[in-house]
Amino acid sequence: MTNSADDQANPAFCPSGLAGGTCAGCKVRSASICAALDPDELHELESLAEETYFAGRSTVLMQDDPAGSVYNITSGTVRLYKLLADGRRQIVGFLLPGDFIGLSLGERQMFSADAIEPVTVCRFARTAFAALIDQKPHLLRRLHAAATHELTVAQDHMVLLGRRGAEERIAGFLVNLRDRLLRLGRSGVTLPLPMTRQDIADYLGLTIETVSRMITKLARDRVLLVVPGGIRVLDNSRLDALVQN
Amino acid sequence: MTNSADDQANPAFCPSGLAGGTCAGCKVRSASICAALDPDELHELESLAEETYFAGRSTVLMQDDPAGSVYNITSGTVRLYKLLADGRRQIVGFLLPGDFIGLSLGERQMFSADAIEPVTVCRFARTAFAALIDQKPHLLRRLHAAATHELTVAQDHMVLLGRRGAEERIAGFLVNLRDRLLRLGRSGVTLPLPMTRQDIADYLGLTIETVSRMITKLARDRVLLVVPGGIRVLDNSRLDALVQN
DNA sequence: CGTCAGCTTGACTCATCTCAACTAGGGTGG
DNA sequence: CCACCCTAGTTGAGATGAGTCAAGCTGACG
Repeated sequence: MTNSADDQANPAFCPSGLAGGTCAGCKVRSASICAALDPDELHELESLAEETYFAGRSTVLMQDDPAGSVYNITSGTVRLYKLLADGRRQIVGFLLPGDFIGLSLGERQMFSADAIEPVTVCRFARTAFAALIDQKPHLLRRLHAAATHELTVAQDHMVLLGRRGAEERIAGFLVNLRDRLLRLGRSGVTLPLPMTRQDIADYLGLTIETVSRMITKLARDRVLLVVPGGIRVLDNSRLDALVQN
Repeated sequence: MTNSADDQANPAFCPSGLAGGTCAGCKVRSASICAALDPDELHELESLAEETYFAGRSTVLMQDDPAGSVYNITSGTVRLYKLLADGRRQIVGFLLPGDFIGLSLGERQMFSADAIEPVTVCRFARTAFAALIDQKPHLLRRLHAAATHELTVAQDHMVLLGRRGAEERIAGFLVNLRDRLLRLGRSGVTLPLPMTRQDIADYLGLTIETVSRMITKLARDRVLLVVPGGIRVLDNSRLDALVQN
C-alpha cells in the first residue's frame, strides 16, 4: 500500500510497453512525450530511463512529498487524487499507457498517485529529465503541449462536476475512457474498468451507490452490458447522446 | 456583448497596468509571464504588444474560434467558461491582472472569455508570440510553469466541485480570491466582487439562490459583511476554518 | 417616478446521499 | 471439499442538501 518506486524496481519483469527495455521498441512512444524525439535523442533519453514496476494497489507517489522522479506509464492504470483533511477524496484523473506523471517538473508532488492494477513505468530522475529538457526546447514544447492538453481535460471535468447530473457523469466517463482506449489502438466496445466503483464515484463526485445504480440503469436500458472486470458498450450512439456536447 | 478585440482596440485609454504603454513600467509584470525577461527582451516583447481595451460585459474570445491573439491582463476581471448545448454554463476561472489568456498557444480557443468589468490587456499576435517563444526557452519555461500552475488550480477546483458542500464552496472561493488579491498587493479585507451572483454560482456549481443564501449565512454568522460591490472579511480565521485543508 | 437587473427570501420538490441489508465471487484454512 | 471470511458490488427505504418556483426587495438610471 505504501511501497515506493525504489522498493519496487524490478527490471526483470517486462509485460510493458518497452520491448527489451529500448525506447525504440516502446509500444507507447507514439502516444507519449517521447514522440518528440529523433533516434539520437531517443538513445540519450534511454540512458536516463529506468523501467520500474508497481504492484496493483501500491503507492507511486504522495502529495507534498519531494518529487524525485517523473514517470511515463508504459502499461497499467494509475489513479491521481487529492485528499481533504477529513478523508474525502477527489480523483483528478486516471492515467493510461503513454501518460506522463510530473508534467510540472516541480520539486513537490501536487497530488497522490497509486497503481490500481500492476503498472510498469519508464522512470527518470526529475533533475536529469529537467536538464535534458533545457537542452531540447522541442521536448519542452511537447511537455507544454501535454500540460495544456491536461488543462483542457481538467476544464471539461469541471463542467462535468459542476453542471452534469449523475447519469450524464457516468456516460461522460465511459465515453471519455472509450475514446482514450481507441486512441491507444484498443477496443472501444469492451471497456475494462480496473478501478473500483468507489474510484469511479470519487472521480465523478458521486457516491458508490449512485454509480452502481446508474450503471444498472444503463444496463437495464440496453446501452451497455456489465461484464466481469468492465462493461461492454451495446449502443454507442445512445451513450454519446447522453453526453450533451 | 460580442465585440471582438479588433473592434475594441483603444490605445488612447490607459487606466491599466501599463504606464504609458511600456513593459518596463508595467505594474503587473512581476505577477505575469513577462517577469521571465531581461530588459532587452522586454523591449523586444514590447514591440509585439498592443494595449487593448474591453468594455465591461464585452466578449474577449469565443470557444472554438481561431486563436488570433494571446493576452496578458493588465487591469480588470475576466471570466473563462464553457457552455453545454442546452445552455448550462461552467465558469472555469476568473482572471485577474497578471493572468494570461492563451497558454496553450493552440490554433483554437478552448473556452470562451468575457470581460465582467472594463478590462485592459496586453495583446500579442499568437504566431508572433509563438515565434518569440521558440527563441527564448526561458520564456517557454515560464509559460509552462504558468500552465502547470493553472493545472493545480484546476485540480483543486475539481476537489471543490466534486467533494465540497455549498458553504465550503463559497468560503473556498473567497479564501482563494483573497489570497490572489493579496499576492497582487491589494487588500485582503475588502474583496471586490465584480462578478454577479450568477457568475459565482456557475463557477461553484451551485444556483444563484444557494450562493445568495450562503453569503447571507456567512454574514449572519459575522464571518463577513456584505458591502456594495463586494464583501468585507470580518473573521479570516473562521473563514479559513470553513475550508478544511 | 417607473422600470429593470441583480439580489434576497420563503415554501416546497427532488436528485442524490445515507444507512442498512443482502448477494456474489475469491481466497484461505481446517 | 467445505465453511468461513472478506471485499466488491447491488438494491431498497428513508433523510437531506441543494434545486426550483415564486414573490418581494433594492438601487441605479432614464
